[in-house]
Amino acid sequence: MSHLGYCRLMPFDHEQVLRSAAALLTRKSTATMDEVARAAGIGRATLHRHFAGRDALVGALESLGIQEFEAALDAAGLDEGSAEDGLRRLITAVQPSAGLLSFLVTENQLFEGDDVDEGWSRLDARVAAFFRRGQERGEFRIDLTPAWLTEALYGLIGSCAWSVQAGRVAAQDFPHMIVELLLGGARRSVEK
Amino acid sequence: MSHLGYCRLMPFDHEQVLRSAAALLTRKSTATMDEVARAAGIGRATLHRHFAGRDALVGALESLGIQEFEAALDAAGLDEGSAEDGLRRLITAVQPSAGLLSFLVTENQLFEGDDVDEGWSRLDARVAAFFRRGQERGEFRIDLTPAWLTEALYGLIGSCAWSVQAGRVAAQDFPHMIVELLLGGARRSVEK
DNA sequence: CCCAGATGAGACAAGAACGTCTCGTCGAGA
DNA sequence: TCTCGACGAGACGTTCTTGTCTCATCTGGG
Repeated sequence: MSHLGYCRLMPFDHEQVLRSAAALLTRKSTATMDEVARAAGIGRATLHRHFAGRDALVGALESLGIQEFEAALDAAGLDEGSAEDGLRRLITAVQPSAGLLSFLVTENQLFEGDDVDEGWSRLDARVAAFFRRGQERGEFRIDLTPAWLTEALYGLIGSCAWSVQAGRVAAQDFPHMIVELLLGGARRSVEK
Repeated sequence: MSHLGYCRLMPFDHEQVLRSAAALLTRKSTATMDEVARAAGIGRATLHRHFAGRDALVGALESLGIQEFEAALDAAGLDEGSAEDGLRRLITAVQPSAGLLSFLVTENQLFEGDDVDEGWSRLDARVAAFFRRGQERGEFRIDLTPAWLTEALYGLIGSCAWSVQAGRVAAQDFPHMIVELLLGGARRSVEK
């Protein structure tokens, strides 16, 4: 081949491996490199050929999660229309990545990353800014800080992803459950 | 000494060790037995004398968490007064255990316990039943299932505990942030 | 048909953590 | 004062994981 280092069919799907790794690590954060490899249907040696060690693997997962979350933020068009609709679009867009994100969120709670932190803080800022704009526009209450709403969003995404995986919530209800709880709360429309 | 196996001053505070272990494992779930011992201010040998291995340690944490959560459920008096007040009392009562509980919740997502599962499913049932009663009394909306509200509660407790620890939320606001978000949601009182 | 590149399987050593053990020390009670 | 019990420190062997290596196999391209 002349250009593009690799152009074979697909003996190794870089992203597919990361997908299955995320799916496994979400459930078992202490999974072995061998388990990750088996879950991806490849050999442990091959896994090491593409990711130099466990750190590199979680680093790649980190990058993938950041990229996907950022793409979801872009695709949601948070500034178009009402904040409520924007949030709804965001959650719908983020649903495919929910498992990966919940893994990364719990992982980062300790992992004092270096440049990774930079990526997350930027995304955190975008989400917090969205909630702040919603407050300024009078759509969101002001007694709940943007930072807390951001963390709560992450927590609910993780909880709902887990509930879906456990069969306690239907996958199609994912956006509804999160948006309705996060925006409307559990209290029944207190008359009016 | 005549009765009560041990009645020394307190060269070893069983519960205090579990406390510090929970605090450490909440932040670093892969912490070493040695790290756990050091964090508790005891030697690794002593730790092994009281907890036969890591499994026994997390088992004890599991029991402690179940016990504390159950005590919080009892103390909250969920059936007295409005469901909203009951939830408020529950969250206030559970705040001291929030760190431990969030650790156990994420831990149990894989740990297919044996008798441990029994304890958690019983507590889950109590919480879900509380939300169901709230629905039947017309206080909670019915489009959010009790199972989801239960999981969401756990998620918000974990998120808020983490936010407090990270300094993004004041500890005194813990109950308010959770209750207001869980019950009222972020949407501003949609006029009336 | 032959060759290059990538894979899977397995062997190998290094390191980490675990669980157990012994030993010296210290404090409380007899 | 003496003794018993528990602790801290540390050594030791075992197990598990990791990272690297080699080798046989397979596939696609020349």
